[in-house]
Amino acid sequence: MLLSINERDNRPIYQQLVGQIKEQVSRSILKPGDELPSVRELSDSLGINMHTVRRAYLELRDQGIIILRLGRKAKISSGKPNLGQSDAAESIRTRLRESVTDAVLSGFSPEEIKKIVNKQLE
Amino acid sequence: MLLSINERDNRPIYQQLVGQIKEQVSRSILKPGDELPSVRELSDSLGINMHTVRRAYLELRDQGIIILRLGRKAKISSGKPNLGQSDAAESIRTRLRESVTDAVLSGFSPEEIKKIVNKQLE
Amino acid sequence: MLLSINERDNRPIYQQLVGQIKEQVSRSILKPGDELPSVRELSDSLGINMHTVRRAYLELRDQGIIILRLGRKAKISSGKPNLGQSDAAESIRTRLRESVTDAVLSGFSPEEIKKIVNKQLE
Amino acid sequence: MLLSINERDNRPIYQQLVGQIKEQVSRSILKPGDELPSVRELSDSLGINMHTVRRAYLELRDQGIIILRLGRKAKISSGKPNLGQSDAAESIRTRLRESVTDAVLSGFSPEEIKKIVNKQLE
DNA sequence: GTGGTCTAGACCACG
DNA sequence: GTGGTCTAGACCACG
Repeated sequence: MLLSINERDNRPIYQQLVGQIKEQVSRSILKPGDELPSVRELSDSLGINMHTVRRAYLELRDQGIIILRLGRKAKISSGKPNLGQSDAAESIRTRLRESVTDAVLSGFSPEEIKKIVNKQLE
Repeated sequence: MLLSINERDNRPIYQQLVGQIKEQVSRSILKPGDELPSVRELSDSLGINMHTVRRAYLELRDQGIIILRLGRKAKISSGKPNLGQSDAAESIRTRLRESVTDAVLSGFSPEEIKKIVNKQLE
Repeated sequence: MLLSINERDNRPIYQQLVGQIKEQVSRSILKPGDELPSVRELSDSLGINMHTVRRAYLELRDQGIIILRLGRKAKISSGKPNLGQSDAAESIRTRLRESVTDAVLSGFSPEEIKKIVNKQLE
Repeated sequence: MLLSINERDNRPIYQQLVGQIKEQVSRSILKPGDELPSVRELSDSLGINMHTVRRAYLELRDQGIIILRLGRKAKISSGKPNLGQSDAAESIRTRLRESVTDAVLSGFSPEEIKKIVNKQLE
């Protein structure tokens, strides 16, 4: 279970954790049924507050990525994640388009961008 | 000049504006030298706070997308955008990777994702 | 905006708030676009902590009942609520069935139960 | 004796067991005098902690649904259930109302809801 | 003014 | 042991 906090990343800590865990699920590094570290274990090892980890876990639960149950460790859900709001698909398209735009405007070549995307899709 | 606010998008309003304007620049709908609406015009037409539009314009200026000069309308810069912080390239990679991950976890097929990306790169 | 905390209710405070607000939305006492009290206003008036109110609001946001946006008051969403997890419909049926069962086992007559349900459906 | 645990149901496991057993009693699938599986049998077959089953049985005993005697299997009580706390009737009304509200907000039609309720009352 | 994040710490409930 | 709830208080970000 490799998780870390990037001080330079502008995003809140809990969102970084959410992003990293989702990525590991997406890459099948984490599989359905796998347990996540306990809230206290993870907060201790990352040097952050328990509640910050919990916030990330709650977010993942709401997105249908993990199952939280009192007294048990969090584990990866076997079902499909929630699409959330009815127009979530549109939000995801927008975010994808805008992150491509940002890459273009920052000087990434179309080839580099496609390479990053394709590698992520493997 | 087509800008809109999506109530369902969780991002702050100013970020939505930044994203939309960058997209229009990237697609050459807005070209160097083109003028943007005044802060007041835009805030009135969208029914949002003037501060919010101002905030978006400042952000675009910092990214080297537009030129702001006192008493003049904002206009699209002809130079190339700033990469900003030294680690911006890595941030952009991360965002791109995570937006692909989100799409995957939401059930988008690799083909759909590539299609969206390629269309954006045209 | 009539909200209260019932000391005898076993459920956590934030869930009571969620339940009450959902009920008011369902009865159209709260309509799409209506604003909820600010987190601080509500926590002060109920004599509870800010974070407890916030927890309720987050829950309502995740259920698609309200829109939260930084710097603005929470407001009732105009869209349809989230069904959440794919089998949420089954969960809701289960809860409904079990609450009827509880009423039966507690001595409520079928007529009383139907009356409560019908009144709620008006 | 058909009992199961729904991973997606957020409620604690012991509450799910209590709910299912009460439902079977209410539908006369379980009749006064019928024996429940031993704590160990049930915990083994469901793959859960013995404490959890024990907890469910204690709850059922407190509600007057089953009789527990040392060294004997739990059996369904022939008496009528306890209302428990003096405000239990109001709690039950609240739960019933709120589960109807949840169904409404999740898009169930009044007809569907009445159908579920009536079927449960048969 | 209002929401968002984070820390710290207490105490409870479930398994 | 582990998650769940609540309080208290600080500081930041958006509008």
